[in-house]
Order: sequence, then structure tokens, then C-alpha cells
Amino acid sequence: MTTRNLSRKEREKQRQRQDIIDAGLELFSEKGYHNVAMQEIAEKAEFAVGTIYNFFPTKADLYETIVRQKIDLFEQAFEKAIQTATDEIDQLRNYIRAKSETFRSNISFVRLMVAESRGVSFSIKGGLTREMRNRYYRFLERIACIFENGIRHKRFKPIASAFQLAAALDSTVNTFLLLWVEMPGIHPFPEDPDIILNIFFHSLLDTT
Amino acid sequence: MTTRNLSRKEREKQRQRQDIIDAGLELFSEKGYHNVAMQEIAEKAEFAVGTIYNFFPTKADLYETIVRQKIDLFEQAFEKAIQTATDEIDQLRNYIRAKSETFRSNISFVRLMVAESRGVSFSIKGGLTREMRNRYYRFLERIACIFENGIRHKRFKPIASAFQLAAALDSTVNTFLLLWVEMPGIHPFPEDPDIILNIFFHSLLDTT
Amino acid sequence: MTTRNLSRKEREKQRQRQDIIDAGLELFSEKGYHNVAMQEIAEKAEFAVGTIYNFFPTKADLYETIVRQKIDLFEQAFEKAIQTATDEIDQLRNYIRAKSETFRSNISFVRLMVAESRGVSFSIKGGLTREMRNRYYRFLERIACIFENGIRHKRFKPIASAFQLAAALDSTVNTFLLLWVEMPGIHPFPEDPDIILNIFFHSLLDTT
Amino acid sequence: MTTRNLSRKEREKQRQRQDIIDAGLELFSEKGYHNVAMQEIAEKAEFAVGTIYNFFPTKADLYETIVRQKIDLFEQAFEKAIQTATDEIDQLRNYIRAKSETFRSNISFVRLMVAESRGVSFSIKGGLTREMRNRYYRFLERIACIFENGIRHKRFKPIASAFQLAAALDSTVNTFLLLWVEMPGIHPFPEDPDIILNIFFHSLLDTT
DNA sequence: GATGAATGAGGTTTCATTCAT
DNA sequence: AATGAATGAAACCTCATTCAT
Repeated sequence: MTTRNLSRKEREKQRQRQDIIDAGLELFSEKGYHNVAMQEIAEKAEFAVGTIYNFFPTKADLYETIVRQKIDLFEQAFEKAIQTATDEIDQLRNYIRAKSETFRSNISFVRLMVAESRGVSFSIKGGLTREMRNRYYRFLERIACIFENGIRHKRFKPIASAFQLAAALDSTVNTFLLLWVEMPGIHPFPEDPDIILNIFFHSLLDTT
Repeated sequence: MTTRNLSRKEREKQRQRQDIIDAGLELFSEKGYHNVAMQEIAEKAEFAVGTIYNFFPTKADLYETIVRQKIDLFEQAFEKAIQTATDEIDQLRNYIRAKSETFRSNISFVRLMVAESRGVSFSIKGGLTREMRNRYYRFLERIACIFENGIRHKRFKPIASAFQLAAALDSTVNTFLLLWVEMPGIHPFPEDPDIILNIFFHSLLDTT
Repeated sequence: MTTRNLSRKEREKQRQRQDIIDAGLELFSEKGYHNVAMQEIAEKAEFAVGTIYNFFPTKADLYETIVRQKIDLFEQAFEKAIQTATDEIDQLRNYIRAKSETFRSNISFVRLMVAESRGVSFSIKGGLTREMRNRYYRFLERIACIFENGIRHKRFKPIASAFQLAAALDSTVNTFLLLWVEMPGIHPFPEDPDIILNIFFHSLLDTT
Repeated sequence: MTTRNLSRKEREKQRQRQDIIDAGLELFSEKGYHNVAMQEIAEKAEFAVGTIYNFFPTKADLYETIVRQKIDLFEQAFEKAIQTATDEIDQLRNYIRAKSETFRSNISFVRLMVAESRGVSFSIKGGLTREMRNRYYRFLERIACIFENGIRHKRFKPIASAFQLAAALDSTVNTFLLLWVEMPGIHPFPEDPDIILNIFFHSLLDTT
């Protein structure tokens, strides 16, 4: 009983924590880190300010937690998408699809990232910045692996280094997604990931 | 003499104004808009706070001026680069080269844009945000025109819409440049713009 | 218990609010609106600056509240004094006595009004100025009614318009009170309101 | 020639000084002491700020000069008015007429006095305040003399002390003038000073 | 454990005054 | 002698954080 009680308490606490995170995410993404007061977050989460400080020691910490939580989610989703296939093209296709879906269901966070940085998360806490950057590079290298494999398996031509190809593909995907975030009507996100892949897979030059 | 005198004064004033802008740019790009106090800018520019306010009515105004000045510079450089050639591939090559050079000689500003380009605009000046976004889209359309011409002249294959191609190319260029900005040692910027162009011009798929 | 607790909190809050108002009144009346810093008020009230802003959104708001609170008090006192009698002479006598007493127990506020009553309103809050003036005129008209009644009842001779008589009487009372405020030793306020009334009544009274 | 030259220079300087005073009076009366910047006065007077400081060491000094100059003018006008007659009633009549005329031709200053104090000049510089108050009392005593004479000559009944009568009369005159300043349409100033005098004289006059 | 009032450092902006030209 | 740009102290106000209840 004590265990279940504690566990219930524990679960309750986790739910509260997540409520605060959700409120923070929404507000930060709407107005930017510096234009959101802890008071506001408290009101949105329906807690007192002091309560928030029971969960997070500082405002920056809350922010960091929000960013890290979502980034973790993103990374896991991408990793899972890649692992679902073995064929390199399928892996890329899955990754694009996963990124697209994760973006769609986390627009607030995407907006936050776009807002506070530009695609890659920056600023506020030097530490967060550096860590995020490193994680992003590690992620790019994960994609680069796919290209490397593809090149090794003679499925891809070595028209650039694997890392460069990864960077080019990811930035293109990002751009398409941002266009959709900013102007969903004018630039609808292509349901078919191949539209992006095609840009890479087909030569632009008409050599007929 | 009076004329020369006035002109000297005028020039002196312009130089001071630019000193303030430079100090602001450096600090904003280092620490972000909200983490820079007017006091700091004043100290860096070696003026008193009040003097800054003789040139710019508010902090936001100073920021806006900085951003707009650089953006203008960038746009002009790109436009000139494009107009220097008639051949579509040359136009793209020149644009990449121009973007590369402008980035190199304006790292501070690039960092500023990367760090919070939208972040600030979201909050500080809705107008600036919208304007910047619109200008960026107009620029993308400028690039899209090149692709369109190339497609019409049968030099490019219509593997995606001209706008999509423009977005993909520009985002790829951006990514390469950012890699270089962030880790100049590890990811040196390719002197040869063709390295980027090749990614688009050659099919990735090895169909031999 | 909860009720009593809340009520105690509420009462405590009201007491604090009044402490701030009192500190503000004293300082404003001593040095004038523009020569008092919020910091000073905070110190005098033994609060931090921020606390003051928890009660009043701006300095001007605090000032306005102070003025309005006292003016309300004055008006009520005068009105009550007038209503206590039916005989016109008694009404005037009561009004003078009430004004005298209210002045005595609110010297700080009287000084504030004397020192810059209009000055501030001119600048700070156009609305306050206009409102105060209008309220003053309405009050003069209230006094004028008494004269009108007196004239209608043939108790007073119509040696001037009722409004002019009201203005003359009130300004005379004011002057006597100000003399006393400024130099209490040399110009003691006549305990007997009739001393002022006599100036008017000797001729005003219709003794035919 | 040197003499005349110097004299011309001197006259020129005086004219400039007066221009500054006039500009200051107009602005101070419009917006209040603290809401006028030296810069504004300089612009209105068509001088540089520095030039103003060649004439007046501080802002407060300029203000003091403005007030003192007008007060001097007023005092002289009143004194002259009183001396023009020997009969006490004529003296009072002349004084009221003079005050009325001086008010009319110096509305800016009246407004300034009303604005910064209320009738009697206060604030800003403790010294100025005290001096003005003293001068005002001396002036009241000058009027009191007339009443004293009248009482001694059995023209007035001693219904109050001479000083009290003076204070009552002057404050009534002030009130009538202020009514006119604030709402010229609704409360036109009575051209005929006797309207005010009547209020006092009807009873004051010893007609036995 | 939750609350939210109190705190006060820190930010932006103004403006009287100075002084080199 | 006149100028007006430069100065910087000081004002108002915000908000992250604390802590008594």
C-alpha cells in the first residue's frame, strides 16, 4: 500500500512536472525565452510560482529541460525510423517521414527552435548550446553512416563526402519543413518523402 | 571651407554611428539581444549611454538598424553576383561564391542571425520579423527564377518545382556555411562552389 | 477559520496599501510629485520598490489614488456637514467648520494640493486634472444652491449671483485656511466660523 | 562710438535674454516645470542650449527669473493702481481693475502660477517659495492698510481685522479671475470691479 | 508540500549640464 | 560668443528568486 501510495504520489508529481513543461513550451514558443515570465508559466500551468521552483531550480533549467526532452524524443524517433529499414534508401525515406511526422506533432517545439535559434538550438546557456550542437553533429554523422554504407555498397555515387551529403539532405528537409511551418497554405509539406529524395537522387542537369 | 567643415563633421558622425553599430553587432551576436545592456554597447563603442541614444531612439531601433544594414548588404551582393552572369549555372555558381564571401566577411552578423534571427523578431519587432521573412522569400524566388530559366532552356530537368529547388540549394549552402562558421577547422568551407552544385547536378544514384 | 484567515490577510493587505499611500502623501506634499522617487516612497513605507508596484501599477497611479482618496473624503465630509442642517446659515456654518476640521487633520494633503494640485494634473494625468476641476465646480454649485435657497427664502440679498457668492465664500475660507496652514502662529484659524460668515453676512443678510 | 557699440551689444543681449524668458514662460506655463526640457526652450527661443546657459546658470535659475520678473511687474502695477487714488474705495476698485488687467495680459504667467502652485507660488526652490510667500504677505498687508485707513476714517465697519478683510478680498478676486482663466466662456470676468466690491461693501460700508 | 507576496538588482531611457570647436 | 554633441547620474519599472505561512 505504501508502495502504491508512493508510486501514485510519484506519478502525480510526474504529471505536474509535465504540466509545467507543457505550459513552458507553449509560452516560450509563442513569445521567446526572455519575454515569458515565470509568473505566466505558473498561471498557465495552474500552479504557484514557488511550486515551479520546487521542480526546476531556475528558469533556464526549466527551459533546458523542455528543450532536452523534445530533442530526446526527436532523436529516438529518428533512430527508430532508421533502424526500421536496412536498405539505405528506405532508411533515408523513413528518416524523412519520421522527421516530418515529429515536426507535425510538435509544432510548438519546432517554432521554439526556429524562434530561439534557427534550426539548431542555440543561446541562453552556453552549455546547452554546445551540447545541442554536438548532438546535432552526432545525428548528422548517423545519417552520414547511411550514405557511407550506400557508397560502399555502390548504391550511391561519391559525389561528395558522406557528411556533406548528410548535411545537405537534412538542411533541405529542414527547409521544406520550415516553409510548411511558416506558410502551411502556400508551401504544403509533401506527403511523399521521395519528392525531397528525388532532388538528390536525380541529376538536375539535362544531358540528353 | 564651411562646406568641407560640415562634410567633415558629417563624416565624423557617420563614423561614430558605424562604431556603435559595429559594437552592437559584435555584442548582440555574441550574447543575444536580451543579454546585452545598452551600457555594454556604450562601453564597447567608447561612448556614454546617452550618446547612443543621440543616434538611435531605442535599443530595438539600434538592433533593427544593424540587421537591416547587413541584410541590405547581403541582398545587394547576391543580386550583383547573379547579374554578373547570364548562363544559369554560372549564375548559381556566382551566387554561392558571393554568399560564401559575404558570410566570411560578416561572421558576426551570420552568428547573430543564426543565434536568434527569428527569436528576436518574434518578440521585439513583429514588423522586422515579417519583413525579414518576406525578403527571404523574395530572395528565394529570385533564385527560383534561375532554375525556371534553366528548366525552360532545357538545361535543368524538372525534378522538383523551381521554388523547391531554390529552397533546397539555398538551405544546403547555408548548412555548409554554418558548419564552417561553427567548426571552421573540422568543416572547412569548400573554396569551390561546384562541390555544392555537384550534389544537385549529379545524380546520387549509381545506376550503372 | 479559513474565512477569518483570509479576512486577516485582506486586512493586512489594506493596511500595507494605506501605509504606502500615507508615505506617498507625506513625500509628495513635502517635495512635489516630480521630486519624489519611488525608491524614497518605498523606504518611507518600509517596503521594497517592487512591493509598491504590486499595489500600484505606476507612480502616476499611486499619486492619483492618493489624491482621489482624499478628495472623496473631503467631499463626503462637506456633503455631510451641509446635510446636517436645513437652515441656510447653519448649512454654511457647518460647511466652514467641516472644511476647517478636514483641513486640520489632512494638512499634508492640503499642502499637496496647494503645492501642485493643478501642476501635476496639467502634466501627469490630463484626466485627473479635468476631473478634479469638474468636481470642484460641482462642489461650488452645491454651495451655490444654499445661497440660492437663501435668496429665494429672502434670507439673503441678491448682491451677486449665487455661484459668485459661493465662489467668494469658498475662496475666502480657503485663504483663511491657507494662512493658517502656512503660518499657524501668526494667522491662527478662527475657531468660530462666524468670523468668516460675518464678512459676507453683514451685508448679505436681508434685514429689511 | 565704442560706447554706443557696447550699448547696442548690451541691448542686443537684453533682447536675447528676454527672448529666452518668453520662451521659457510659454513652455513652463503650458507643460509645467518638470515637463519642459532645456532643449525645448532653446529651440523655441531659437538658440543653442549652451547659449541659454550663458544667460542662466541653471534651469531653476531661469525659472526663478521668469517668476520674479512677472511678480515684480504685478507688484508694480498694483502699487501704482493703489497710489493713483486716495479714497479707500477707489483704491480697492483700482487694485481690482489693475489685477484684472494684469491677469488678462499675462495669462501665460497666471497659468504658470496656477499650474505650479495654486495661486501662491510654491515649490521647486525652497528659497523661491519662501520669498514669494513673504512678498505675497507683504502685498496683503499693503491692501490691509487700505482697509485700516477706511476703518480709521469710519468708512468701513470693523467686521473683521484689516488683514482678514484684505485676504478675503484678494482671494475672492483671485477666484473670479481663475474662473475666467479656466472657463472664459462660462464665467466671464466682470468688467466692473464693483461686482466684487459689492459683495464686501454691502455690509462693509458704514452707512450709519 | 504548496503558496504568492516581498525583494532588489538590473535594464532602458531621459535630460541638465559641460566644454571643445 | 555661440554652438550642440557628449556625458552619466538618476528615474521608473520588471521579474527571477526566496521564504514565511
